[in-house]
Amino acid sequence: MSAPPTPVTPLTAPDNGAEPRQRRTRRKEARPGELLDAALALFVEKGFASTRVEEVAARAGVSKGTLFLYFPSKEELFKAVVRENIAGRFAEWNLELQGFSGNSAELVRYSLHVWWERIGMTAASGITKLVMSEAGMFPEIAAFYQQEVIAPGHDLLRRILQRGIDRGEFRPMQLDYAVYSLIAPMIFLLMWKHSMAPCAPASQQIDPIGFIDSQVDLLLDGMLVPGQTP
Amino acid sequence: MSAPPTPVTPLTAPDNGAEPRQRRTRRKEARPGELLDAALALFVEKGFASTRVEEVAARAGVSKGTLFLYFPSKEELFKAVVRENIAGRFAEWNLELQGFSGNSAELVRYSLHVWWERIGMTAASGITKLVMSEAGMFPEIAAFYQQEVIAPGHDLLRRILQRGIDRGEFRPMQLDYAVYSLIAPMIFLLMWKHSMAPCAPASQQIDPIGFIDSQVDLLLDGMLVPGQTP
Amino acid sequence: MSAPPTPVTPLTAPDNGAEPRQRRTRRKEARPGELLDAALALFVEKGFASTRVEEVAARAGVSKGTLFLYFPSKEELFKAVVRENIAGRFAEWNLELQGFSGNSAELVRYSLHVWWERIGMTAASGITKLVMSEAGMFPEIAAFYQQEVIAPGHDLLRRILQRGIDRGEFRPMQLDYAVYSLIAPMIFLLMWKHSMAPCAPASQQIDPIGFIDSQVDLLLDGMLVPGQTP
Amino acid sequence: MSAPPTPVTPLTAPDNGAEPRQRRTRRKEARPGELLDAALALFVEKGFASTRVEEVAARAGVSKGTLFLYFPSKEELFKAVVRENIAGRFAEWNLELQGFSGNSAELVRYSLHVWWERIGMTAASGITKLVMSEAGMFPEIAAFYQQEVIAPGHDLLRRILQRGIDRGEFRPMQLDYAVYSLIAPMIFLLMWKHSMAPCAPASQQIDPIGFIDSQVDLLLDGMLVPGQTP
DNA sequence: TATGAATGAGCCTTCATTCAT
DNA sequence: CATGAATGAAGGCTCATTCAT
Repeated sequence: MSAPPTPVTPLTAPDNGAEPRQRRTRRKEARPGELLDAALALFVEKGFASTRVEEVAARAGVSKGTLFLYFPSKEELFKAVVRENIAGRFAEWNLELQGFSGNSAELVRYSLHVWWERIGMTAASGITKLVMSEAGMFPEIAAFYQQEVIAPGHDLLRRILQRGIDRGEFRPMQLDYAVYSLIAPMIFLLMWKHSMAPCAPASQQIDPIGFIDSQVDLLLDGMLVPGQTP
Repeated sequence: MSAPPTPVTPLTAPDNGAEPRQRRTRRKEARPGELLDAALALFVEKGFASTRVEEVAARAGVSKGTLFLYFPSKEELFKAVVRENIAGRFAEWNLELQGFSGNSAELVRYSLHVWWERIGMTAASGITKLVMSEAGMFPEIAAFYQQEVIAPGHDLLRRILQRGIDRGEFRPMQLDYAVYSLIAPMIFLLMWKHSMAPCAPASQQIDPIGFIDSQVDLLLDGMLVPGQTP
Repeated sequence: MSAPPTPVTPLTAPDNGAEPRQRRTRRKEARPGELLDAALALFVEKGFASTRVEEVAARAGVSKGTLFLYFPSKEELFKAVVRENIAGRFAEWNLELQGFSGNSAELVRYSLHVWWERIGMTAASGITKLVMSEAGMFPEIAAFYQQEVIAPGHDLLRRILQRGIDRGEFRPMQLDYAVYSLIAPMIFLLMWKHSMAPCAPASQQIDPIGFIDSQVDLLLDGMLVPGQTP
Repeated sequence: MSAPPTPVTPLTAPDNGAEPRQRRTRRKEARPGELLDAALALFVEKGFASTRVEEVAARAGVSKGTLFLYFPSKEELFKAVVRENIAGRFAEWNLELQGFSGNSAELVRYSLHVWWERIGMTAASGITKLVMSEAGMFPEIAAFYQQEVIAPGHDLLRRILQRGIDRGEFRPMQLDYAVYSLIAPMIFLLMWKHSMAPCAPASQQIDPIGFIDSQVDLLLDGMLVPGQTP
């Protein structure tokens, strides 16, 4: 089960008591990252248009002008946020999952768990919400995301399902649709987390792991009583 | 349940004394609806903040000032758009589905098909995308939507699944999660349609009915080869 | 001597007690002109860059936003100011001067007097100062001005001198240079008026008509004592 | 008369204890001059307001901060540019022209030629264009320039014309106006060079020496056919 | 002395909202 | 009712100026 790697993007800068020495120099290198983190959080929360650059700067602890030292415009800041968060992690995951020795049902479940831990739970999840919400205003960004994130993710899942079929564990199936059946709940969780969850009463909160497991169970075994014909 | 009337509209009795001005009269009554349609389309496409009221007015064929005759502010326009599009259709659907005579597997499939035909493929689908995208800026609206749309929909689906269990067709299951397994692909389709789809290459378009059927098949029957133990 | 035409551009809007009725409508048509006048005055006085659009608007008696109803940007306002003040008056002057019946010496003097009365004395004189001062920032504007104003003026003066030569009144001369000898004092007067004059002590003010006459006298008669050989 | 020293420059005694750092030392002393040159060029080209201090610094090969080591503000830089370029050369020219042994017609021509060579064709010409363009924003500077440059120049020319009258070479004339008749073409040439010339087609360029000679010829000899009465 | 990161006041421009016609 | 001219608060962005290194 490979040691759970540290969350890749420590989006909330730890601010862990590093003595406030050499203010200028030390910060210099951290600035762009801090600004991108702040921007991601605010863009996700309020959308691109209603986020003021001054807010982003304030949250990153700098003045408005400083932001423009690092990003030539609000729009470029947005693009940088997306670019920065496009994890090229699929290659790594590919390897990790290729080395997986369990059966394919376990692999499917594991994959979704891993996704949740490394993306869904973290601030990185916001980027997808952001891109989907703003796709209308930034079509190139959406296309870029589709190409760099969605497509590779799709391929990764497809390979996993194919493995199950090849090993005689899964029935033959329409792979494309089946892949979307795995993607859909993740997208749903993520949109939910960033939109309805904060507004929903406690009774209607969703436990992500519980839902993922339930979803996997259902997809693997089905709902029907065995022997029933649909 | 039924859509609360747009409050601002002074629904004056038809000015039917003046026959030749019928055109104007008819338009007068249609105005709010035309404005709401225009607003929905634009809000979905560009988001609340970056849609200008002037555009909405122009698309509805009236002047900017006229819009404010019907809606006291842009924010109220937004709320009216959401309210107007909150299909109070669940009561009706409840009846329709209660009268369903087929087996529960068919009922599940039928429900999702109906949803797609009446919501997903229509302009109404935009409303959910809109609410999810703007939830950060309009938490009350999101909560309202959650209460008026999501919860009733959830209940409806839950009742359908319960029917299957009651009739011995479905295994016992964690109903809440299972309901979300039905909702998730619909939300996914809808977000996809309004964000990535316009930017994705033809090869990656999703056929909604195909996907829904595939999803239903998988949920009902499972992926595993019968006899396999996960 | 043709009746002295009214100054062509009444740059200081008369504001002559027209009763303040129909504020909106009446002003609507006057607005662009009032804004252009205000802009001309301020641009001349302070330069393009250090004139704030808000000042222009205030001087024209409207709010900042209103200015942008008529001109899409400060730069377009500038261009409009130049365009508006490019009197296509040379054709008219051509006719007027063609009908001139006196001798060519009188014609030269008359021409410069006319120029002073219709351009030099009026706010229109500012436009040349403006264009020359801002030529570095607006090369296209300068080129445009050169083409539409300087060149036609040059031609007009050249024709006047040619007339003198043709009638045996003037010696043959290098026409181009001679024309510039007539243009130079006008440009000088105009730059002086808009730059040094307001700062110079009374003792160093220049009387334009006196200077023009003196200049014409000198150019026509020469400075040398008759019979002297230089 | 002599240029007031740039006040800010801390003209420290040459650091000649450290030979190997001669380079830096030499530059250090050259700094203010380089900055003033850069500033002159840019102010002339783009005007005071739209020249950025960073550009000036960059053109002088130093950082923005360094500029403020030598000049406390952009405005002081501007004043220093003017002060630095106020040729205190009139005393010297006075002597030179006082010793002139030719006739007064030659002296007039020679004076204008000298002015062109030492001012008109050099970068120093820009200063007058600059002062005239920015007079509206810097009236004290304009007054200062008027006092320190224009007036002495005026006096010098007046003395030259007086010499001609005294020696019986020139007719009596209105000296003030006549002086302006000599100044005007120079100002014209200078404004032309810095504004229209870069934008005018080759066919409309002015040859300065040709124009000066022509102007002098015309002024001296007059335009009229001898014997004609205007 | 020199640097360049940081600041924040200031300006152009947009756009929801008002209101006279 | 409808219009569209007018408003002014707000926000993106610039740039002179400061200051720690």
